[in-house]
Order: sequence, then C-alpha cells, then structure tokens
Amino acid sequence: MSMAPGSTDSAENGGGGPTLARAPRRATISDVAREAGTGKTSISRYLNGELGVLSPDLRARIEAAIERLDYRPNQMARGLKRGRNRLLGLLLADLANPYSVEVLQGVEAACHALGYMPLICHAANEVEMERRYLQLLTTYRVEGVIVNALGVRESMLKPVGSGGIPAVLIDRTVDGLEADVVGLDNPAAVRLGTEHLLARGYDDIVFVVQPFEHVSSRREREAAFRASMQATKGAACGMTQVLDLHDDAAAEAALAALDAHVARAAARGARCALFAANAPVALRLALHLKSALGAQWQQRVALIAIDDPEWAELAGITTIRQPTREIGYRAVEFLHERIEGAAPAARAAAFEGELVARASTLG
Amino acid sequence: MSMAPGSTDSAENGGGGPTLARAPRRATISDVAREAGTGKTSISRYLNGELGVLSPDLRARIEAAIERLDYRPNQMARGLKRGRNRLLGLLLADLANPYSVEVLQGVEAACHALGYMPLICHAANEVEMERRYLQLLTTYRVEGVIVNALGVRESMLKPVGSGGIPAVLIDRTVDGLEADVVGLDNPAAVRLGTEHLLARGYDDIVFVVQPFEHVSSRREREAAFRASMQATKGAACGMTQVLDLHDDAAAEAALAALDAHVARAAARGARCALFAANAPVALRLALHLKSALGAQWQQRVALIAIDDPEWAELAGITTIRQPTREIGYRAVEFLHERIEGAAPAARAAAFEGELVARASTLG
DNA sequence: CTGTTAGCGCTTTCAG
DNA sequence: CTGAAAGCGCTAACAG
Repeated sequence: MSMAPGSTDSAENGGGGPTLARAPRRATISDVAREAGTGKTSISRYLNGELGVLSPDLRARIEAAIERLDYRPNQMARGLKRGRNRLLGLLLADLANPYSVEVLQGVEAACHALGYMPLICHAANEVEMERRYLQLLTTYRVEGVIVNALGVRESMLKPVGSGGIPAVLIDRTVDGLEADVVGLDNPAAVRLGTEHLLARGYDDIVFVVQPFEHVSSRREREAAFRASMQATKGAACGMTQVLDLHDDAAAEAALAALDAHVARAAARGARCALFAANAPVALRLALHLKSALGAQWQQRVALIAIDDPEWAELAGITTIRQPTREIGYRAVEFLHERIEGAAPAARAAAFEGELVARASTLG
Repeated sequence: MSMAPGSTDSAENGGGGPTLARAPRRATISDVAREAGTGKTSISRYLNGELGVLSPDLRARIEAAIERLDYRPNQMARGLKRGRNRLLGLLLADLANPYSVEVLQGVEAACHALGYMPLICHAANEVEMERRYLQLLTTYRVEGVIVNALGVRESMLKPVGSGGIPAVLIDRTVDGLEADVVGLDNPAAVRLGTEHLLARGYDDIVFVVQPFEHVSSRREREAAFRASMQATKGAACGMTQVLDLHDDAAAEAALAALDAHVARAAARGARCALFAANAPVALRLALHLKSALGAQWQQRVALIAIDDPEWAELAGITTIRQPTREIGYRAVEFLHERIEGAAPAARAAAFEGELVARASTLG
C-alpha cells in the first residue's frame, strides 16, 4: 500500500477514523513520480498528453499512481513555468443587470471551448472597484481581459499592440483606447425601435437614457435616436430625457418632467411612447408609471426598451433583444486571437438587435 | 535612465514609437532588486509590509524602482511559495437566478474585507459543469469553496475536518456531507407566508415547488408548508404542486392541473392563493396566469413567493425576502475561519426572511 | 523511450 | 538592518 504524500512519520491523524485529520498536503508531481517508480519528466509528459512517447508499461504505472494519490496538477506552478495560466479576466460593470449575466454565459461557453478559465470580477457600478480589480487581474497574470467598462481610463489599459494585457471591450468603448469592441449595432437597433413606434402611430417619443458619463453606448443610442427622428418625414416629435438611476432626487425630478410631458401630450391628443435605452431604465420607468398611473398604466403610455429582461414578457413591454450570448462568445474569440499572437488592427463586431413586439406598443 | 526589464540587447521595438512592441515581459522581483541596487529579499520585505526593518534610504530606492518598472508582484509565484493563494472558489448553480447574484454581492464584499479573491464558477444548472468546475478549482488550489450545490455528491467534497478543501454550503445541504451551511430559515419563512395568507382569508393554498431532486431547500420548504397548514385550526385546504421548469411538457401539465384547481376553488367560492417556493417558479406562474387569465390575473388568484426579484414590485406580488447579501457574507466568514484553522463542528446559519406584502395578497 | 538539470517569480531561513 | 541560498510544483531543454 502506498502512503499518503505527507505522512512520512507524522503523528497526524492520531486516532483511527477520518476525524480531525489535518489536511494531508496534496500529492505533487514528485510524489507521483516516486509512487510510479520513475522521474517527474515522464509524469509531466503524461499530463501533457505526450502519450505516444511513453511505454505502455510506464504509462500504466503512472495512471495507477495518479489514481492512488488522487493527484491533480497544480495550475499555478504550471502557469509559473509555462508563462501562461489560461486565465481570462472578465470585468463586469454590473451583474445585477441581466444583460451582464447573459453575456457572461456566452463568455463561459467560449472559455470552455477554448480552454480558458474565466476570472469574473464584478465592479458593482463602482469605478474604484473596477480599478482595483483591473490591478488584481494584472497581479494574477491573466492572459487577457474582457471589459464591460464603467469608468476605465485609457491609462489603465494599454492600447492594442503596445505592451499591456490584450483586452476586448464589451458594449462600451473607452475614450482614446484602441481595442477590439463587441456589442450591439446601436444605430440599427434604435432605428428598429423608432420605426416600430412610428409605424404604430406614436407621434410623441421620449428617449430615456442614463447620464452619458463615459458610457459610449448610451451616447450612441441617443444620437441614433435623434438621427432616426430627423430622418422621419412626418411631424412626429422626439425628445431625450436623462434619468440618473443612482441619484434619487435627480431621478424624481426627471420622472416628474416625464409625467408632465406625457400629460401634455395626452391633452394634445398625441400618442406618447417612452423609449428606454436599456433594461434598468425600463424597469425604473415601469415602476414609476405603475405607481403614478395605476395598474393600467400600460394603456396610457407605450414603453419600449433595448434589452429583453425576464420580466418584459410579464409587463408586456416591447423590447429590442440583443444576442447577448453571442456577444460574450465573440469577445472571447477576439481575445483568444490576440493572445495567440495575431495582432491585427482593432476590430469591432456589431450584432443586430431583434424587435420583440408586445402589448405595450400594439395597443 | 533604467532599461525595460527584458531589453538587455534585444532588437524589439525596432522603430521609435510605442507601435507594435511585443509585450515587454513584466518586471520581476529580480528586475526591481537590480534596479534598486539591492537583493530580492529586501524587495520581498517591502512588498510584505515589513517596513520597520528597512532603512529609509533603501526603502525610497525600492519605491522608486517599483514605480519606474511598474512592477506588480506575481500572485501565482507568491502562492506557490507560500502555499496559499488567497483564492476562494464560488460555485453557483444558476446565475440567472437573481438570488445567486445577490448572494454573490455579499460574497464579494466579504472577500474584499478579508483579502480573498473570489473565483466565480457558474454551473448553469448542469451537474456535469458543476463537477468540472469543482475539479478545476481544486487544480487552481483555491483555499476553500462556497457551494450553491446543484448535484454535488458527497464524494466530490470531503466532509469538514477530513482532508478535502474547506467548504461551506449555501442554501442547500448535500446528502451525507457534514459541512457548514448558511441560508434561509425555511420553516420560519414558510410559516410567515402561510400565516399571512391565512390571515388575509385565503383558505385554499397551493404550494408550488420544483422537483426536489437533491435540493434540500425545496424539500424543507415543502415540508414546512405542510406543517404550517397542519398546525392550522381552520378548515383551510393546502396542497403541493410540483412544477418542473426544465421540462416543458411536464410543466404544461402541472400548470393545467393548477388551472383546474383554481377554477374548482373559485366555483366553490374559496379564496385561492399560490405559494411559489422561489423566484423562478413565481415567474413561471405569473407568466402562465397572465396568459391564461389575462392582464387582470392578479384579481383572480393571489401569488406569494419566497425570494424578492426586481420584478416583484412591478407585478405587485407578495414576497418573502431573504437577506441575500448577509448570507453570502456569512458564508465567507465561515469559510475564512476554517481556512484559518479553526475546526469546530459543522455549523449552520439560518437567516430570517422578511415579508413584503403587496397588492396580490392584499386584495 | 527515459531521466537529469535548470530554472519560472517569489518567500524564507540563516548568516552576516 | 541586509543579502545569499534553498526551494514551492512544474516544464523544457538536453543528454542518455
């Protein structure tokens, strides 16, 4: 019988049963080598799939030893030696946003396919967290990062090609940073929504968006909205309302303004619709409308939103669904290519959104 | 001027600007030592906060060198040497469930406070994924794992005290595994909901829960429901309906049975309420009721659920909110204690739920 | 086909 | 106060 790795002459496990046994150091490659009566090189070869080069006998002994010792190669040591640890950093601005979770699923799928382990970091909407995590990822020597930026500055990530960690951006670009980006085709998506509303006879549309700050997608969507409205021949009226979800006072004021606008429109006999730039905004709007107009708010004002959260169907609001899984998947593919050394110029992948029409805008 | 770490005589960076520079190997502790004109020991001491032991001069030189080289200690190497890498594994059954995301936030907060880095793994409801991730975590030598189990078998995790990685379970226990558990006080929470319903005059309550499988919390809640109803003096009628969210055919059948039950109750003049064992079940129920009974479903049948997802307020359903952040936080604390060596018997932390009464059960 | 020998980047005795 | 040296667990030449 073989002895447990660290038990040369130890007094551990004093009694009999598996009671308070101090964690018996995990087996190392040397333990396995000894157990199999060979050198570590062969073990290493076995682990790395260089099987053709091992005699069947040796190979069998190694297998048995590994089995007996319940050996698991130490990735850290491996990474240290090889210079690559198969770790990818995934920095998410806000996991409470279903969008992030869905993207994450795509990222995970791709990581499995490509043999990476995603190190998921959640900035919880705090720029400071984001900065710390980015440092931490550096410290763990991840081979690349996928960033759904909150407030990352160009200085925290080196541009593609120069020194820094390979990075790809999701949904949002970073001012002055040249890097791969993957996300929604914002202009097309917004146009899709706007045209749907116009076609359904809504002639007074308010685009509601969070403060732009450094979030490029917000700005892009708003710009696309104005462009769409401008392109319209008709007399439809469009305006933008900023809604700060993280500042209650400001939010209340914005919502009040919105209420007033809706009331005026109604008085004028116009058909009013609210276009939320993303799911969190849509939720806030829906909650407010419900409390302001009662359970029947749906009949008073139409609501459409980019993103398609699970409750959209329940509330019956129209949405523009993003192919979130694919976005995450593609991001990893891009990153993988860079890690593998291909160093093309920064690319951008813009996916099409899909309109999911529901009661809210079909009334 | 100091040279970049790996550029002894290299031809890299051929031209001038920061153009296509091949990633210039990150600085190592030796680079810093050389740059500061000292040995690596002192650098190590500096990094580990043993400042009192360094002369102000040396200390300043080290600081400068680190700054110049933009040096970041390699956690992997550190971990290898020290035997601990400050990594905690967090294995989540389903991130699409808001519950998980909230728990995650508590875990993150605690990790920061205690100096850990959470390695988040998402099993996406697949037992096989769960198994693979558990192996992977082992391989990365995480110091402990927090598991929101899906189908982990006792064999995958060694009981507290014997050999294996320290583990704490969230929400669900694992058959035959002796380990710390933290979660909701299920009996109390269910009683809270049941009593609320009874007090509001509902006399026909159906408890809807996913197939028990190996998920202890489902079983516990269902048992608590029956116990609560039994304890009732009145003639209220209670029954349980299993709803398999991952099997459409079975789900349809279950929902049809539910419809029939509700109709019979209505005919009998009874006041009927549905008690969802968790948020995913509640969502499915709400969606179904809406499509079966129309937008006014709320007036036909009451809905209450354990968990308090963001859309609950919107749908106006009553919920029993779990202190999710605290659950996550406490899990890390438990784990930390074990990692630090304290080896008390397995503990359990059961948090109280809070009833959030909304229109659905106040009608 | 197999084993020996150097390290990867860092911490930690153990001597100055 | 400071540094030299010996590894942590693993891989990768380089010899047999």
